[in-house]
Amino acid sequence: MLEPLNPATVFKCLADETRARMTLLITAEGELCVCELTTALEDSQPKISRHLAQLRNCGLLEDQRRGQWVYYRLHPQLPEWAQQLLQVTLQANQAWLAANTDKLQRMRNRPERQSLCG
Amino acid sequence: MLEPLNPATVFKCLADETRARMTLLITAEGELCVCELTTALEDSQPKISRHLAQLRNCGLLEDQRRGQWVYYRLHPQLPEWAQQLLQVTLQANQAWLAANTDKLQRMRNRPERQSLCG
DNA sequence: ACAAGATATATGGATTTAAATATATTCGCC
DNA sequence: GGCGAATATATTTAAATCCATATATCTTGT
Repeated sequence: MLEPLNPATVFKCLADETRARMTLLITAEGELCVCELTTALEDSQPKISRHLAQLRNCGLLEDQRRGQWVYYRLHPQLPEWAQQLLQVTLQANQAWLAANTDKLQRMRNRPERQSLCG
Repeated sequence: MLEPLNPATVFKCLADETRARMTLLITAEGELCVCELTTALEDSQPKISRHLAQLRNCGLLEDQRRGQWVYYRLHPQLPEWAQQLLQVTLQANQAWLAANTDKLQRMRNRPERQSLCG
């Protein structure tokens, strides 16, 4: 986390369509791995990975490797207001995300995972 | 309003320190004129004006000339979620804005105005 | 009423700086 | 070796900034 997490920093992190979609998808789903995001956004792996690195460096996301896959979720220390901001934006913009959610649902060979209830 | 007001567009508008501070100050104060923003942010008039034009073109702000002054406020048709987003951000980041609020309060020859109660 | 000057705001054009993208390559785990 | 993910480098594209200038309104003097 290079800069402190002030409003301008947070907005900058989200000020790109790829990053905005990924972050909202992750907010909706709890966590997603790189290959899932690549599918959901129909974008190249290096591009997705680069934007994820940016979100991680800002402190918005945290990553966790499990076997061959790397999973991303909202950073547990993300300030309350930033979480609310994402929730509010997500709830009001499901239609905007619909195409991505669909592709995610239809994705085949999606890595399995335990539910996050623990 | 060039593009529709989707999340990425809104975040892009706010993804600059000058624009983020101005928009939050306006959210807090109801409306502010260019000279007040210039004072509060201690920035050059052309720079402030440029960023205001951007916020106006995105549909975040509306302007209104009253005599020699041009006042900016949140656009009345700003979607509910965007208003909430600004409120949440403002409430949690008063400290970040404190220097600007102070300069605004200490500003001399500040244009008078009727209260917005009507 | 009209010209001249002052104040407030907007814009044009040139320049600098930063961000996004593509391709190729590398790293890490099975 | 094969798959998923990250990074390096070069290139393109876009955004921010600066300085000068233009427009609009108000004021003052005649």
